[in-house]
Amino acid sequence: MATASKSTFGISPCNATALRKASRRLTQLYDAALEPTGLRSTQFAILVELANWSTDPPTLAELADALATDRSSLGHNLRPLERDGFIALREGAADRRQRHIALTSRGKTKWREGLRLWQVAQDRFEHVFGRSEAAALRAMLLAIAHHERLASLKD
Amino acid sequence: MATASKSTFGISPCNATALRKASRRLTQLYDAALEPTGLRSTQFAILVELANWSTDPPTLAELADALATDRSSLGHNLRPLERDGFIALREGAADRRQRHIALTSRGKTKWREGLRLWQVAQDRFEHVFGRSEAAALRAMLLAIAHHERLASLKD
DNA sequence: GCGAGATATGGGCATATACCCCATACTGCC
DNA sequence: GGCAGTATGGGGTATATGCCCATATCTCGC
Repeated sequence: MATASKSTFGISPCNATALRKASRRLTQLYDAALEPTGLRSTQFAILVELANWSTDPPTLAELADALATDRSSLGHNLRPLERDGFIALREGAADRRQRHIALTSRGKTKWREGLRLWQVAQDRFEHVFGRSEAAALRAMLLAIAHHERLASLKD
Repeated sequence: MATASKSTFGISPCNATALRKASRRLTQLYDAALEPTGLRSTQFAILVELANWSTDPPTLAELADALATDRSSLGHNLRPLERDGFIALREGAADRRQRHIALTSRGKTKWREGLRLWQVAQDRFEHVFGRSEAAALRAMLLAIAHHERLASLKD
């Protein structure tokens, strides 16, 4: 914010609004860093999750769970990645309803390319915000993301 | 998270990914609370900002700045609100390029209706996460949202 | 008052996000 | 083995988000 304002800055008590604002802003920073790869933050996050997956390629539901996103949303987000050959969807052997999502070698290359650029944005953020503060913030955010009682108003 | 997982939960060091995950999750909670109004979190946030605006109705650029969002995004987001008669866009008197965004009386009513429902989600979150912790988190998030050096990688 | 440059918004495009409903496929009970 | 219930993913729809470019308008120097 450069200019004084007539808005409710710093007054707005809504936690979701604050989260969304910060999310938009930081997404822009990381997107800008990743720009040379042609990937967006969301897409890179998917490649990272797949690259770090410790066992068999996950199903759509497993990956959606890990990314704290909706199955349908993930399904849509996978489309451009599949189109560009970074991932491949394979039918499940045991359960033919399932699709297992695997990184292709092209996808692995893209992931490594992204890592270096991602680090630039990460460094910038942690330089401005503080390294340990960032770690504390991440811990809070991930707790929110995976907290049962924040998933819905029921119970 | 109900089930044990093979994912990188809690390991992923990306600040943007953590923010985006938490943002998605909390947006779902607030969206669910606002569901009876037919408004989404984003839309309600716009009505709130307009209702709290202290002076003349803001221009598109001013409002986008306050919401830490892109002018184009805001422009698109205003469309459904205008269609449903909650806001009105008026041409600027001094500068005819500008559009001033004002709450209609219908919009004010909707805003009041939303406030009660919003409080339910807000209470749920602060009950789970802690009231003072939430305040501290909001302060951090708003600092991120409005920090100059997180807006881009330049300088 | 005119023209060069700056600024405000709109339109088009692509992705992101989530809801709904549906067809398919699995699972467990009997 | 068959049926009832459940889980998985796909398709459609609507909004959210941001980029780039076009158009209209303003400002300022002259």
